[in-house]
Amino acid sequence: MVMGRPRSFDADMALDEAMEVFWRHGYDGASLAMLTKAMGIKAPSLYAAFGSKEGLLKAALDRYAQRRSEHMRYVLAGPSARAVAERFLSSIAESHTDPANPPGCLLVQGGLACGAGSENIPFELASRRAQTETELRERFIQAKQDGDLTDDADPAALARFLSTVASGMGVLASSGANRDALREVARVSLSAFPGHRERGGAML
Amino acid sequence: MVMGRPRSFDADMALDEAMEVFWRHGYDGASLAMLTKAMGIKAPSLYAAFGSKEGLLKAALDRYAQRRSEHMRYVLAGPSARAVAERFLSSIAESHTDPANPPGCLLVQGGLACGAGSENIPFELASRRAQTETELRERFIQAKQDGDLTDDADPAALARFLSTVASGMGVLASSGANRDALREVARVSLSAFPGHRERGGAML
DNA sequence: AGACTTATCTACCACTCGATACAAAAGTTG
DNA sequence: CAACTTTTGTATCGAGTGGTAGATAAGTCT
Repeated sequence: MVMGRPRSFDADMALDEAMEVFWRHGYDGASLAMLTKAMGIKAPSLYAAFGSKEGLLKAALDRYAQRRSEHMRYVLAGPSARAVAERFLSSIAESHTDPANPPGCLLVQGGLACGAGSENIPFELASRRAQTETELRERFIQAKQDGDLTDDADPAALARFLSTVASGMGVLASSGANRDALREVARVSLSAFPGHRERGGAML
Repeated sequence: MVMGRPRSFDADMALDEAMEVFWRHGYDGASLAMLTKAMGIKAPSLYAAFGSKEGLLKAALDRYAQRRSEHMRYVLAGPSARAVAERFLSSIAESHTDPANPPGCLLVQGGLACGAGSENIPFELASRRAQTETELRERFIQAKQDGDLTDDADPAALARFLSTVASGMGVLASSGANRDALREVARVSLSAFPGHRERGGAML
């Protein structure tokens, strides 16, 4: 079998550049001109490798998920439900303000609402966000079986709460909020989580 | 002084239609064709009335803020800081899943990231989101002076937390989450707020 | 009525969008 | 080297983008 002309660019490196463009400008806001320039390739190479603009986004999302999976493994390996929540929000505060990336979260910045012809992009992103929530929920269900969470705790509600706060932190970070602001949100959020030490003082 | 031909459309009604388009498709995703069709006017009328696509968005945002201001007045009139927080998150859960509007929040859906030529849109939206946070913060500062919040409470942190949860709920709603899901997030979030009745059971 | 002012409509502008046809180039294999 | 396969660059496609020029219509004021 003959091999043909070899690809002259590294697909993963190109995906990293594409990811950044989608992250910073959203799906609709990321033009082919921006993408090809950032990736250092011409349009036909892009289409040969990824099929379409949407295919490129999906490939970038896969790579994004892959990058995050190790962090998420660490998060879920926390010794208790509360530790998992702490690790989760803390890692979100760091990653969403990592100067190596655009601020916020690709799964939020990428496009909550899109124009004609891109209607399925928001679904794609939502489904990937839901995956994190599912991982947290299953971890909390496990925690409940382990007796680590009380019987009246609601794993699904807690997971959804954390996932929602994470999305909110993405919005906050994209507005230019600094790392300390996100850490503070994480701290306050954690006091909604079972197992925290109640702060002193009578209130209300 | 002569008056000239009167406008044949109601600017506020047209703005409501434009608002919905921006809400559902975002700034970049909302094309002039969509907007003029929804508003029932032709492009020159739109430009005569609002100056540009960006001017139209700003007018729609003004109207959005105006609509919300009455709700916000009710929220801020809560008898205690905690009541304010309850009213705030509760009203967010309802409004973000109001079937009369697109799901989520215009200030989030409108565009966290935009393409070339729309770079200031995200700033515009962020500044309007920040306004709500400021209103909450000032209300909580007042609550602290009234002795309604303890000395160790941090009004800025609480306001930012609530604002962040609200943004997260916007993302959640835009993913298709129903009203009960948002109410649940509101309920969990409130347990992070000073003055709640701690749930029973030892944890961790 | 007639002058004046403003809005509306049709048609169109230059430009960008995502995507592709085609030929030249760069490899591998026999 | 020659046959073959795939990638690359140039040049371009039709459709859609935000925005506008110019003529006409619809009012108000004298």
